[in-house]
Amino acid sequence: MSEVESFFKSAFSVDNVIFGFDGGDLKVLLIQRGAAPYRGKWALPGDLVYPNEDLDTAAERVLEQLTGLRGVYLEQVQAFGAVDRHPLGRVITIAYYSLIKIDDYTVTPASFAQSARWHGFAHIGELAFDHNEILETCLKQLKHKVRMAPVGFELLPPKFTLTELQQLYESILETELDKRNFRKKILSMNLLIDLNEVQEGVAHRPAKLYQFDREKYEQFVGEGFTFDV
Amino acid sequence: MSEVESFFKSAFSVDNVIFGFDGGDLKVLLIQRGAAPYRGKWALPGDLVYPNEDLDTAAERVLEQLTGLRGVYLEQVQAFGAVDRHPLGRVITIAYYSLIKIDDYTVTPASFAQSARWHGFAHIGELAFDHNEILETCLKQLKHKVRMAPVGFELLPPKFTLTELQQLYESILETELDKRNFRKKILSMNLLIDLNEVQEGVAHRPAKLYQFDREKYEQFVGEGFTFDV
DNA sequence: TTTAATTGGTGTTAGAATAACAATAACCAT
DNA sequence: ATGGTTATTGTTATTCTAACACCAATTAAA
Repeated sequence: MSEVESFFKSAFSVDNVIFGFDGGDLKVLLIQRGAAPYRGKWALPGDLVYPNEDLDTAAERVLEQLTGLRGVYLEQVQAFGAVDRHPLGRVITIAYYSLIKIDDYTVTPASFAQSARWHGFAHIGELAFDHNEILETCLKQLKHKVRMAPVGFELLPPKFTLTELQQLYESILETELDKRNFRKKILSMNLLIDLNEVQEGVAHRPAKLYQFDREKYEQFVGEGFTFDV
Repeated sequence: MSEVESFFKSAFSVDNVIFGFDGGDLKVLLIQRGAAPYRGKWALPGDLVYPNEDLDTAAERVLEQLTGLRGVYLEQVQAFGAVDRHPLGRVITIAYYSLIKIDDYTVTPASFAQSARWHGFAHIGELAFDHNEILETCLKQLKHKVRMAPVGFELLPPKFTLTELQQLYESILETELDKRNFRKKILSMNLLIDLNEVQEGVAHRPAKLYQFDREKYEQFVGEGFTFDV
């Protein structure tokens, strides 16, 4: 084998950390591997990148095959390329994370076959490959990102209450926030549309429903505004 | 060719954005390509990753071959993997940036052969491949990083003045900073060692020299401190 | 040796942002 | 009607930020 050929004895994959929020905790969608290596182990959904496929496209494909969803928030994190990270050869992987509204997730043939399941972060054991490390890195990135840009809304249903929003932030940042200060800060950004609707069917005072105003956010960014929680 | 084989008709490279600071402006070390494709064009230093080489190791190797330097600050940014980014085949690249003390750079055989040169950001034309995009992304990342962690010191000589430090920040962040406020903030962090030395050979009042206290920084981080300019 | 030129070094204050804190309102279930 | 539960709202002390100007130390030139 020539030296040049040896460079081409390698492949690359994408792995996608799919986050969801069930109202209480941040969750990640994992699959149980049906084939070697690491058969039976939980792992991040991922796949080899097709020769004529952009990296981003491959990540979108993995996401869509598993969840049926398109056009959701997706961000590349970084590459993981230790020589021995894949037992069958030299495979580096590009890690992505995506944020989906957990109620939009429906079981697709692919996710059924791979027995996909949402996992809370408290109960994640040893994953296949270097996926624990990848997951950690992506979670760290999400924690960072959620403070710098209004990506948290990607995890909430279109209509949400301020308490739900706060719980989301508390769950991601693993911290407690002061209710009054949180509301003051969020509302002062003028990025929420008050829908003049309230919750129904709750056994207590119903909360007002809000919607994220994406248009206004784009406009504000154009004017130099920076989101900051 | 089987489908599996086609996945292995690809390669990956690293490209390294090497930053330096000459006291006035932020600079980047580029090479002039001696071979096709893009022969004669300026490009980021990079290379294919060896089959038995970690990505980080490859990035360190590229840096060392060009500059002779080891153990300098190096950080992965992200992968670039558009299908058509390399005219000769499917090659994705992992972008890194590194921060070196510009005076430590000496011309190595590799850098001589590739006519490496420092470039200011005002005068960078069209680079080879997608290197303009990579450079932009890395610069953006550096701007972000420099505010969150004391990486700026990696670009300064071991002994520096507060004015030099301020000019570094102004150059990277492309903004002007108030002298008194900047000094107050930096000094209040207690991360600078006052060397009780002053500049020599300057035609004006000589400035005091300081050194970054890395040990104390590590200690503070352990106690929950976060650097923030 | 005086003077000019140049950069280094320092403190105050008004305004803004943050953090800490508790009482009343609205709804359902009993 | 009462109790249980969550929603909603404002004030204040403290901290951080931003704006701003003069004297000091040195070399170069007159």
